[in-house]
Amino acid sequence: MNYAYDAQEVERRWQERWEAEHAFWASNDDPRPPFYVLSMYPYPSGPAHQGHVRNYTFGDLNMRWRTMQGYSVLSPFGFDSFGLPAENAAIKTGTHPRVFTEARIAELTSSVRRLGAGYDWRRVLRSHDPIYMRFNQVIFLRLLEAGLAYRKKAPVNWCPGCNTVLANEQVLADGTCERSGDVVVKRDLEQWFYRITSYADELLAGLDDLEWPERVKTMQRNWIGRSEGARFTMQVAGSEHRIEVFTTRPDTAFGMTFVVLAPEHPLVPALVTPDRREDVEAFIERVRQEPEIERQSSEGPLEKRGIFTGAHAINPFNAKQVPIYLADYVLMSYGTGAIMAVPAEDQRDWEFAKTYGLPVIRTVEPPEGWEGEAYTGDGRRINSEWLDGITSTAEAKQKATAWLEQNGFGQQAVHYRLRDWLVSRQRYWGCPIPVVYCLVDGMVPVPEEELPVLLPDDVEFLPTGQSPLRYHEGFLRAKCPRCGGPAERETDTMDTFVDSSWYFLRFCDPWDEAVPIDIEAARRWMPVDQYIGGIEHAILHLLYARFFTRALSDLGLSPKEVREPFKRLFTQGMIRMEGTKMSKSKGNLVAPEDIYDTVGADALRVFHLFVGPPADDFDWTAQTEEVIEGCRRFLDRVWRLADDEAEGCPGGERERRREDDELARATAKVVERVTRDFERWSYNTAVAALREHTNLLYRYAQGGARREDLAASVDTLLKLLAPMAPHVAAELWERRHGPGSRVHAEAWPEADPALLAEDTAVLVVQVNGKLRDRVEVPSSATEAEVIAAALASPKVAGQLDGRQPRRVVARPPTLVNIVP
RNA sequence: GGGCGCGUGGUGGAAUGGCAGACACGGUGGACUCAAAAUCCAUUGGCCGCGAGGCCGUGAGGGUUCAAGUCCCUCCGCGCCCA
Repeated sequence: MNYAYDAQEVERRWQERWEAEHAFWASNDDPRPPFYVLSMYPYPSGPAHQGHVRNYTFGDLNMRWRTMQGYSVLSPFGFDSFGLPAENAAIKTGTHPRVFTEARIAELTSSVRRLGAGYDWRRVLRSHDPIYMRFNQVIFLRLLEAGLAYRKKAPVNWCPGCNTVLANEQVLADGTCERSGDVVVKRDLEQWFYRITSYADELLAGLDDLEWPERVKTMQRNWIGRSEGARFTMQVAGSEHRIEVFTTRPDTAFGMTFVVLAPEHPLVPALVTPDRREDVEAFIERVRQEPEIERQSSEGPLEKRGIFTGAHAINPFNAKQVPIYLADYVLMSYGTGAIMAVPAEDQRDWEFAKTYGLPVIRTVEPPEGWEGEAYTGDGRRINSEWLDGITSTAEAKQKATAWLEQNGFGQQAVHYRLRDWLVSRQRYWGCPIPVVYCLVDGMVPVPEEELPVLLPDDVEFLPTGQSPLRYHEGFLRAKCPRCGGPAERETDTMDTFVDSSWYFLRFCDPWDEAVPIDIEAARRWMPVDQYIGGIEHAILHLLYARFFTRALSDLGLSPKEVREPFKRLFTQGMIRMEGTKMSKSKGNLVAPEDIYDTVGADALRVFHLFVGPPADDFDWTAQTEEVIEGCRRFLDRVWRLADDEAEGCPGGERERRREDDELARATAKVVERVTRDFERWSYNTAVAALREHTNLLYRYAQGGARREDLAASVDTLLKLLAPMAPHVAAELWERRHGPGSRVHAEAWPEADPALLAEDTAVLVVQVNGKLRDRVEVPSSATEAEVIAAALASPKVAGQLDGRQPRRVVARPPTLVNIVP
């Protein structure tokens, strides 16, 4: 290929220049208004992949565009550098995770730099840096003090492949580990938790004010899963025991025909009758073996999923006795581990009742002709004594709850699906949890002045299923900070989602050695004005980061008024290849490096911007390479236009004429289009507008435009291009305006409204909704004038064929529709 | 099973309820060239027509409207999230 410019030379030169000029250093006391743009910091897995390129292209566009708009922009970069792959590599190859990780960071840094994305590299941050670990541990201690971190024995998801505990979210729907694909099993372990549930209500309410995609907000709302209902107790017949249940439908309690407990419910051994004991125990044993995913699944024969205990409970509403069953799909970790079953108004209870021959009592009258099974809609109450006749579910609920309260059986209650965040990981390559266990004093936090608790380097990585920290005497043996006696150090490390929950706060002043977050700096930059990342983080990372932001604010570690981390969020689409996600593990990468070496980084950037709506997934196919070539061709055309054609413009120096205004109008229009498209994240149409304008400028250049006018329009084109293809724009600008001139230091162009207003408009004339003619009319044409113009069209006359219009709809000055 | 989203030329895609297919990729024809590459010009939804032009067309069917890719209902297909 013959290209118009040497991309490798130009790009390298400008990258060096920006570096030398500190072009992207953000000062914490810059007088311009602040703007914080951030791409989600990456896990360093080696050179960048196309997903990174897409992400950083969007981020860099925003950074450069906002800078040209007059903001002081903070655009930092960091690495989510703790995590499993490094440790797995260590087990495999013997390379220390730090050495392995830092090599990957170097590779990723290099390919990010070659993209030409501008960052304040002074602020670079890595989760495994001792200072970051220290503050992670400080935050842990403060959370512990505040009761927001705690320890409890809990059944956890254990992945035999990864030899570690997984968060619920890391377990896929089929019960396998999202990373290794192994089947996840249950184990009971003492685990550290962060009390995110304390913030459930706030996290839910806070969503309303965020400029986030509705889809992500909906996912978070569902994840938090707030439901309102009532909690009440039921006496076990012939015993002192009471069962507590939570229900969202206390109004249907008269229809309760049985009760279901989780098999691991603590009361089960006490209430099961002797004749049922053997069967029940066998059932419980069987359920214990089942993975939780299967228990929650709606599949499988119901006959095998439940069992009668022989005991009965007394329904407080009508004092009737109902049988108590166990079922595998009722989980102890959910609500109270016990439910009242109302088959008439709950489909799952209906199916259970049918399978076990239990009665169904309707308490809500279904609509006439109802042929379904359970009916969950509104309707008149029946068979419900003092609720009979009420038609509103809300009213009935309220009345039933009030009755429970008055009679001392229970009260109104809110239940969340959200669980506390399990942060313990039985892994080496993570931030140690800074506590020790003393025989005398029990669990004792490591004093702040002794932090950080660092990871020992001289460890052996063996596929044992235990963290290497457990075998490291030097790490394990500690002195109790309270009594000075011997103590054992905690060997669990923190979930890496902890690291990513506050890094954006640290970026505001990463130099601060006294506190994790510099309050003044955070006050200046936070919240992040534009956060950009993948949809795969819609729930976990974004929810944890929101929780941390609130908790840190409440603890006084970050500004009081900073309650949300990310004001605006953009979730980019995934790059797929033949339908699957492009990733290293799938081996279907197209390395950016190879593209930098051929068409260059600018062409690749323009490609990512142009190829489709940024939010949509993109399927990388055999044709994609040609599209990238096309983007390079576009930059070549801009190059020739700006570098040669303007000089040899045939129109030359003649006097300005009326028709020269057209070029100015077209330029104003493209400024308006690109700016609007940037604002609405429509980069593909912004590129299209620039390509269209470039084609137009070629015609003007050949058609005798004045050199001065053409030059002004080319300058504007370069400014609009500067956030998209920064190297080419910078180079051409400097060639045109002399050494030291910088397109990125120019103000973002603004369209003169006077130029946007057209004198004439094209009137579309429809007959019966179909296009029949186009007529030029003055922009100021009135309704009567456009109708007259339309009726004057010979094509319309032909269509009407002598008929009188029955109706004429006019939208001056662009459209008239004539209905014959 | 529930929730959300999406179905537009050969391909990626464009279109505040008002000209469907902008901008590209690919194709076809041409100019330049000894030839090629690069570049430039023309053409490119389907059908009918020599042409002017006409008819059809945004997954399928129905509806609202002067006007529907866009709004509403049903169905089919695909994707994501939750079960």
